Amino acid sequence: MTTTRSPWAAHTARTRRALVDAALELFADRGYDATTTGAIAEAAGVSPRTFFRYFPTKESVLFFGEYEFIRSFAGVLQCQPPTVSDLDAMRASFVLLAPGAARLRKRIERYRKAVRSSLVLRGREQANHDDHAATVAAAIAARRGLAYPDPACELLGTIAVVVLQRAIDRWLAGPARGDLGAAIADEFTLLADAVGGAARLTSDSQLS
Amino acid sequence: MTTTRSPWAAHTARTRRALVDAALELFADRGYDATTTGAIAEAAGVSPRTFFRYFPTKESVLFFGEYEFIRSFAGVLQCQPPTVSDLDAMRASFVLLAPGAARLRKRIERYRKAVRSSLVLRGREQANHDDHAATVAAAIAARRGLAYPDPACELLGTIAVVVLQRAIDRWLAGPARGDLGAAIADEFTLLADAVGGAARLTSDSQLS
DNA sequence: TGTACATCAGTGAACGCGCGTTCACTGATGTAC
DNA sequence: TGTACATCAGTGAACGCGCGTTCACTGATGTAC
Repeated sequence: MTTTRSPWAAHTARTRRALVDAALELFADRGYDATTTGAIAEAAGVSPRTFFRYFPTKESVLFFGEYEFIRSFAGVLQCQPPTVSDLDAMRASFVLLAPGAARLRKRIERYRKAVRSSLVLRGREQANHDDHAATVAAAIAARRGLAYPDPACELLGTIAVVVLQRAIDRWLAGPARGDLGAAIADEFTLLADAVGGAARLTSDSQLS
Repeated sequence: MTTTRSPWAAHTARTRRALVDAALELFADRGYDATTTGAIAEAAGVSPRTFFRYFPTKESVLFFGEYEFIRSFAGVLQCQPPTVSDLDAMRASFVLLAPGAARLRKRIERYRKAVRSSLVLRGREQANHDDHAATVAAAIAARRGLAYPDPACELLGTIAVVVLQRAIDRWLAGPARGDLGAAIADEFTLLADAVGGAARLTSDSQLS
């Protein structure tokens, strides 16, 4: 996966990985706030000082290497046939990527447990979700042939992120061998029924 | 509004208000992290020590007295006629409460500016939004005659909160005399069109 | 093959900073009689 | 009306704690020749 460039890089990568793993485990176990950077360093087998050689802040150690999923999603979304509705295109794209993400289940579980344990992390994740929503909105705008995302695209982006999060949470709450793709598909169906089913009849009744 | 019970209570209330006002202004102005509790105390005309007599943490000063809006909403939602769809009932309820909230525009603006300035505050607000979504979900469940909210109710609750936030943000971004109720109604229409319009045709195409 | 030098990961010690706590106190505003 | 006492807001000083920074160093792993 990672090609070792210089002789030093291998050692550096190993140390960084040790710190990330130790942090993830401790955060999920004791909670973020109750875990000191010194404890992470100790668990990774380095001195307290070394932690800050690798990460500028305590928080940044957790968000190392997230983001690929949503970027992949934006790419896959472009490949969906234009005849399919935006909502179904999103569902199909997420479902397509689900197996890859599902292999990281243990990691994702710890990550979300860590995030839940601290307000700072929830805030950071919220900021990330805003980025993700913007990425999805841009992808939908491209699908529709728009230069910039309009409010409708932005709303769809935001909703996609919310629905995905719900699906992941329900998947994690289920059995260890549960199907992430099915959970995502279910959640999109729920959305279409809850909003689409009821709204169609009376959509314009309020604006006279 | 607040009936003065004991002679001490009046003074206490005045000091607390001074702290809250000072905090809100400083947070919105310089940002949360760049504002020390000492600076808040100074701006409120008390000693640094006194701040912690009133608020257990720096963060808690900002979230003093929020929540009424969503609780009122849950109440109003119950009064909507059962013939109206859930989505329209939510829209009508929000629109009904909008004028009251609109009068607090300046305050809401500073509050949101403060929240945006800090990860801790975003995290706290996120936690609050989860509570709000649960409140709305419970109200919808009651409307539907369910003892407990099912996943569909929960999803609607989450989406209601997201849509409301978007409406508020767009309202704040608009002119000073803009109509909050109209912004909310618009956002709900956008939702119905974006999700309802497209999804209806192909809702079951993915689950074979 | 062997020596001289460069690079880079890791370390130690000390410090600044702001939140939040603890302990002991002052002084003003109220009540009892 | 006047004195003795109780209550409560506010204060001062000192401290613990953990994040993150700064400065100067060690020692291992590599390269030049």
